[in-house]
Order: sequence, then structure tokens, then C-alpha cells
Amino acid sequence: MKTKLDYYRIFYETARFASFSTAAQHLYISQSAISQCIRQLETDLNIRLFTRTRRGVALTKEGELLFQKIESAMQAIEQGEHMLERLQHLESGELTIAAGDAITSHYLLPYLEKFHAAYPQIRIEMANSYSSRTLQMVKEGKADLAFINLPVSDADLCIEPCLEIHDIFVCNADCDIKPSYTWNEIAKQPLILLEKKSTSRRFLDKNFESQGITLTPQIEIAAYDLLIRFASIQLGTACVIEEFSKESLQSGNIKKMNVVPALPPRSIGCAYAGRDSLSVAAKSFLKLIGAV
Amino acid sequence: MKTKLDYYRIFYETARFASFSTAAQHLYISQSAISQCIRQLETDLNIRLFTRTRRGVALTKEGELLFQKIESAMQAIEQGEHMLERLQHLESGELTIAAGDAITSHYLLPYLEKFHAAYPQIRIEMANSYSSRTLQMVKEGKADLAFINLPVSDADLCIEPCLEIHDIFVCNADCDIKPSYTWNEIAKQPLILLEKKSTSRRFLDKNFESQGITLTPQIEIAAYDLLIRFASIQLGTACVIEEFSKESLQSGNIKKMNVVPALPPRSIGCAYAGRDSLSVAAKSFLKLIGAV
DNA sequence: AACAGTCATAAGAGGTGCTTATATGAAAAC
DNA sequence: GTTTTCATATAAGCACCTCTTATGACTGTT
Repeated sequence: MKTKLDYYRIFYETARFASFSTAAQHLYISQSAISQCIRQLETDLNIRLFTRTRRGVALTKEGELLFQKIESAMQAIEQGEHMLERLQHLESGELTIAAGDAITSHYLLPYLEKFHAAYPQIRIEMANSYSSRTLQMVKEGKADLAFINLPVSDADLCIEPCLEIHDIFVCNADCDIKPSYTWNEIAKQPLILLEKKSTSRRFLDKNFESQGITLTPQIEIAAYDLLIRFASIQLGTACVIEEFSKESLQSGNIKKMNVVPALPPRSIGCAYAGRDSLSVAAKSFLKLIGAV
Repeated sequence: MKTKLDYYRIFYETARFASFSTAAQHLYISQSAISQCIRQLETDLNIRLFTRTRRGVALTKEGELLFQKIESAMQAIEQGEHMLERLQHLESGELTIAAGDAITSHYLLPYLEKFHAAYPQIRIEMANSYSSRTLQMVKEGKADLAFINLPVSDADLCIEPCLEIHDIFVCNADCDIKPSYTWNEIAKQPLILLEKKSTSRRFLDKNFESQGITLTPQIEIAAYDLLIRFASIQLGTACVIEEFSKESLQSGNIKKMNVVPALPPRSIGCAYAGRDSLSVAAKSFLKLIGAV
């Protein structure tokens, strides 16, 4: 750049009004300032931009050509500023959330609905994947937020718990159940569990291992939603998340088995690259779900 | 604009280098300046643009979006400045010249050739028209320069003579001619003259009228070049411009008749909207023809 | 542990881009 | 022909703002 960019703004307005004094009024500066600015600009660019006429000024041929360029530059800047404003007011933008099926459908869904209702202009993109992949997406900037089962730790990410969840065992509503079960008794049930690689399963295994108990499920499945379905058709005892199963528990399809001691609670958490790098939309979504 | 435009330039470079300190080096300012600038920019726009990381900075989502706009703005400005430079060095641009046939072919042609040889990148556009129209074109900015027969006066235009010309009478080389002719004798010749509306004809008529002589040509034509052609095939005596007829006079097709007193000399002139509004190319052309 | 990077912050100086005031010039009004 | 009015140009000075320098805080590296 050969000159101060602000000069171009003045040049732009002056050219549009074809008058130093009129431009001065619109820019809320003195006519003298314009005169000095244009002179400086002409000196810097080493070319005459305006011809001073009796009734104002007019662009020279070269000024005209420059104006075209400056005009598009100014318009681009104005577009940019305008866009920022819309982003700020959540009148535009997009939000990419990465999460697994279970969390999406049982936890996020109502929030997504609410968020979309509040800010319909924000395009929401859901990336369905397993937790390590969702975290990866956040790191790579491919997702704004990832919701995962805790505990997870990653030095590069901010991770905050946002919902405490409880793992419980359930079986078909018609099953005879004892008033309470020890962990050993549970282990002997025909278990329906998630795959070993899932965070929930690892959490479960770890707890039982700590008591010297190895879980050998009868059925292993990948999709969380199938746990309850399987349990409800009497295929066995499923380990599910209480908070995600309220409907089925209430409707009487399945019932909770009282395990003593209960498994320790864990949490669902939200991961993001850093408080500062959160987009306005993402921040706003976090606020909605109460994770600050 | 919500902020100083110069901030955007710094923002632009900083974003490109993804580092305050690196950008500082390239901009030849201190790292501190960048830091302050970006802070101010973020304050002005009320949005976080960079996330500060361990090894430099990275654009936020919003920053990224803004960057796209700013980038095109900066590129537009750079294009503009670059274009001006090319215009200045006559490496681009265009030059529109308005003039009549005769002046174009007998006077301008060699200059056009020279100019084009010197600045081949300049697109030359010739607008062929009668003098009042050429002047109009200059006033409307449709032409940079107009070349016309003087005298012409126009308050809105700068008009400078650039070549003195002499009206002479010629006839076929085989004609018997007297050593000299009075104006009355000339008037009795079978004259071949331009149309009445032409400047040259008006000049001629006015001179003869001042002596009480009315010219009644045998042949009236619109195209200057035909004057000599007609005279050379013995159709009569033509009034031509000596400077434009050198070839034919030398080649012996026609010969000059000695008129006493000779018609007063007049000039070809160049008209333009104003010294200050001349494009670089136009200025340069004027310099070439020696009209300064 | 010391170092070599990063960005942030504080304080101060210098420059520059305003302001006001005045000059200049040309067209319009009288 | 004056005078008025409306343009831009110029001069001088001041206030602010944007740099610089210096330092701090923090991280990852050697």
C-alpha cells in the first residue's frame, strides 16, 4: 500500500459526492481535512485524481478507474462488517456439533430444537461419530462442539461436564426382580452391553474390574438405542443410562433393577477448542444448555 | 465503517502470517503495535477475531469470515494501485481522440504511429466526426482530445493551436496558370470547395465576403481528400491546405496558384477539457505533438 | 533450569490528521 | 462593475492516537 488506507475511505466518499465540502459534511469532518487528505493521496499515488471545477470536483480518468477498485474494496469491507453484525446477533452463521447417537437423541435433541427455534438463521450441522472422532473434529476445527461421555481428558481441549448421568441395569417389566442385586449377581445375569470400545462400556468394565469381576455379556451391540429394545423383549439385562431411559421406564416397558452399591455417577461433557475460539453461535448454544 | 481502515490492513497481514510477531516484522512495526491494533479492532467490531495460541494466533470462525471479505478488499486496493502505476508508466490505458478525416490522415497519423510505437499498451480510439461534434465529445468526456480547425472558442475547453496551416488554390499540373491571381480572379475559376458547414469553407467564405466577393463553387464536396483528386483530373480549382497537400504538389499532380494577397494563415488546434483533467496518456500525446 | 518463543500490558513520545481561520477564485446576483 | 456566494487551498496549532520501548506472563524446548 502506498498510502494510508483511511485516505481511500475519504476518497471514496468524496468521489461519490463529487464535492469536498459535501463529503466533509457527510463524514463529519471539515472541508479542509478533505482537501488535505486528497492532496496527500494524490501525492502518495503521484497522480491527479480529481479535477477541481467551479462547482465541486470531478474524478479524472485515472481517478475514475481507481474509484472502481476502491468502491469494490469498500463494499467488501462493509459486507464484512455487516456480516459480523449478523453473526453477532445470531442472524446468520453455522454451528457444527459432533456427538454420538445416544447423546444426540436423548440429550441434545430438545436443546437443538430450542436453539433452532430461537435462531432459525443459524445452520446446524450434526456430525455423528464415536467420541474420539468427535474430539478429533473439534481439534481440527471441523466441529465447534463435541458432546461425549466423561471422563475424557485432552490437554488441547476444554471439557466441561454438563449433565450427570447414572448407569443402571434394566430388564423387561415382566421379569421377576429381587429387591436388590449385588454386583456379582448382576454379572451373572444375561447381559446386554455396548461394544467394548464405547466409553460407557469401558466405564462399566473398569468399575466391575475394580471389584475383580469380569463382565461377559450375552449380547454386545453398537447402538445405544437397541439396549432398551433388546431388554424390553426379554433378551436380558441391559445397562443403560437412567436419564436417557425415562420414557421407557415410565411407560413400563422396562424396569430398573436396584443395584447395591449403585455405580458411581458420571457425566456427559462438552468439549471445545477453547473459550476464546468459540463462535458466537457455539457460545450461545453452550449457554442454552447451561454449561456456561 | 466501525473502525479505522488501516487496522484492516494489519488484520489482513496478521491473519496471513498467523502470528503477531511475524506480521510485525513484515509490516516494519513492533509486535506491540499489532497486539494493540488487533485488540482495538476486536473492541471496535465487538467480536473476537483471533484465538491466541501457544505458537502464534489463529483466526476464529468469525475472523475467518471477515478475513475473506478483507482479503478481497485489500486485493482490490492493490489492484487499483497497481493499475495506477501502469497508467502512469503508460503501460496501460486508453486515449480517445476526436478529429475530422483530413486532420486525422494528414496531420495526426504520423503522431499516432509514433505514439503507438512508444506506448503499444495504450489503446487508441479515434472518433471521426465534424468539429462541433468532436468538441461535444470532449465536453462529455467521451474523448480526451479533439483536433479541429481554428478559430474556435469555447469557454469550457482549453484550446491550443498546434499547427499553422495555409489555404491555397490548386489546379491540375497541366493547366496554364498566370503568375498571380487576385481574389476576384480566383472567384471566377471553376471552384471545388468543401461544404458550407465546414470550418475551412466558412473561413474561406468569410475572407472573400470581407472583400465583397461571394464564392459560388462549381463542385461542393464533403470529403477533404476529394478536393485534390478532383483538381488533379482537371475538374477545376480547389482550395486546399498547403501543409496537407505536400505529396501531391511534389509529385506534380497539381500545382499551386499564386494568390495575391494570400489568405491569412490559420491553425489546427487541440481542444481538451482542462489541463488538470487530462489523462496521463493524453498529456503524453500532447507532449508528443509539441502542443505542451 | 535456563532459554527462546509467543502475546499482553504500561508508559511515554512523536507524528499526523484534525480544527479554526483565512485566502483565493469563479460564478451568480444585483 | 460590485458584491455575494459558493467552491477549494493554505496556514498554524493542538489534541489525540498510534507507535516504540520496556517489561511481564506464559509455554514449550534445550
